[in-house]
Amino acid sequence: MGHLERKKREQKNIRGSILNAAITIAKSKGWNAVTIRKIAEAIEYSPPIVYTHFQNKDDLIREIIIQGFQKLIQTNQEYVVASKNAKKQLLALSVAHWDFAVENRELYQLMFSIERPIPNEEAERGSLLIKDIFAHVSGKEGRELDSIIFNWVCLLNGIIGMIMQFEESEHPFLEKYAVKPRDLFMQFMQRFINSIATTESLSN
Amino acid sequence: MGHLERKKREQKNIRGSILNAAITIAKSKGWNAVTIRKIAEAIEYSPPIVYTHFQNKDDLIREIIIQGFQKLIQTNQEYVVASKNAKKQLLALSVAHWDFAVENRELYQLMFSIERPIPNEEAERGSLLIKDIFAHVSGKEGRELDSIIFNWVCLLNGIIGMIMQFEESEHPFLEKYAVKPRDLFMQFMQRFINSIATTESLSN
DNA sequence: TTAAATTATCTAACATTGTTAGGCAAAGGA
DNA sequence: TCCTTTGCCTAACAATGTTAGATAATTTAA
Repeated sequence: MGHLERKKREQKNIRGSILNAAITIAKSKGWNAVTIRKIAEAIEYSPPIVYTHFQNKDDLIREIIIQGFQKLIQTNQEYVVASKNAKKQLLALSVAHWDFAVENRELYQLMFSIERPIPNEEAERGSLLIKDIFAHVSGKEGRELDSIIFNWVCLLNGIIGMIMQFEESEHPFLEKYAVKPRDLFMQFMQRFINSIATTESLSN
Repeated sequence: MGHLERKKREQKNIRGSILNAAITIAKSKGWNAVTIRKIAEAIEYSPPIVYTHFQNKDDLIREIIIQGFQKLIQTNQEYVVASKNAKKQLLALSVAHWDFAVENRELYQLMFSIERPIPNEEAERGSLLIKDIFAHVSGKEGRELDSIIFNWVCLLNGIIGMIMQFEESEHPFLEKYAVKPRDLFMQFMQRFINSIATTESLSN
C-alpha cells in the first residue's frame, strides 16, 4: 500500500514530463508546433497517454499558464526582497516581470495573450505583494490604488509585449535607441513610477 | 477586352467575400472557428477557391489585419478632426482606438495580438497623424517624442486588452468601479495625457 | 500459487483541419 | 469548328485533436 505514493510520484513525473516537453517544444518551435503527438514522441509514450493526465489540450495549456504565474510570483518576491525602499521595490517588480518575460519568452506570451481569456487565481494571489508596495509608494488606497496598479500592469505588459514584437521583427525603433531593450524598459517604468510617487517618497 | 475590367471586379468581389466571411465567422464564433471550409461554405464556393485569391490562410489573415489598420487610421482621422485643441485631439485619438476596438473586437484582438508578430507599414502610415498631435501637446521632438508615443501605444493597448479580458471573464474589477468601461478608459488616458502635457497646453 | 480484477498503455481509427493535384466544363480566340 | 485558356470542382493528402477498444502488466483475492 506504500506503493501508492511512489506510483503517484511516477504518475506526476509523466505529468511533469508532458508539461516540460510542451514548453521545450514551444521554446524551440513556437506554440503552434506544440502538438499532442510531438509531446508523446518526446516523452516516449503514445499520444493517448496525455489524456490520462489532462482532460484535453486546452487543459494542458491552462496548467502551463498556472505554473507560469506561480513562477512569476516567486521571481517577483526574490527581486523585491533584494531592494530596500518601496520605490526601488516598485522598479524591481517591473524588472522582475521583464526578466521573467525574457527568460520565459514563450511562456510569458502565452500567459498574457489577449486571445486566451483565462481568469487565474494565481494572478490574484500575486497581486497582494504588488498592492502593498504600490500603496506605500503612491500613498493611495482602495479604488484609486487599484486603478494605479491596473495602469501599471497595462503599461508593463504593453511595453514588454511591444518591445518583444519589435525585437522579433527587427523594427527600426530599437535601433534608433542605442540602449539595450532592458534599459529602455527601465527608463519607461521609472518615469511611470516617478509620476505616481508622492513627493515624500520622491525624496530618497 | 473591356471585359477584363468587369472580370477583375468580380474576382475582387470573391476576394472581398472571402474576407468578409472570415470576419463574420470570427465575430460569431471566434478566430479558431475561421476555417477555409467554413469560409467556402459561406460564400457558396468550394474550398480551393480561396487559394486562387490568397496564397494560404496566413496570407488571408494578414490581409484582414492590413485592412483593419486602414480602417483604424480612418477612424482616428474622423475623431481628431472633430475636436479642436491638441490636448482634446489626443484624448479623441485614444477614444477612437477604444471605440474601434469595441466595434471590431475580434479584428482588434487579431491586429494587436502578441502572438502574431506582423510588421505593418499601415501602422507606420497611421503614426504620422499621431506624431503630429503628440508633438504639439508634449512639446517634445525626436527620440523623446517617439518614446512618449511608444508609451502611449503600450498603455492604450494594454488597457484596452485588459478591460476586454475582464469583460469576458466577468472580473470583479469592473464591478468595483461603478462606471462604464469606456469612462474608466477615458479617465486612465486623461491622466496619462495630463502627465505628458506641457504646462502651456494644460492651461486650456 | 493461481484466478480475477484492475490498471497502464498501446494500436487503430475518427473527424477536422490546411493544402494540392488533376479533371471537367464553359468561354474565348483561331 | 477546334484549341486554348479560364474558373471552378471533386478527390485526395498529411497533420491535427480525440476516442474506442484491445492488450499487456500489475495488483488483489482466493
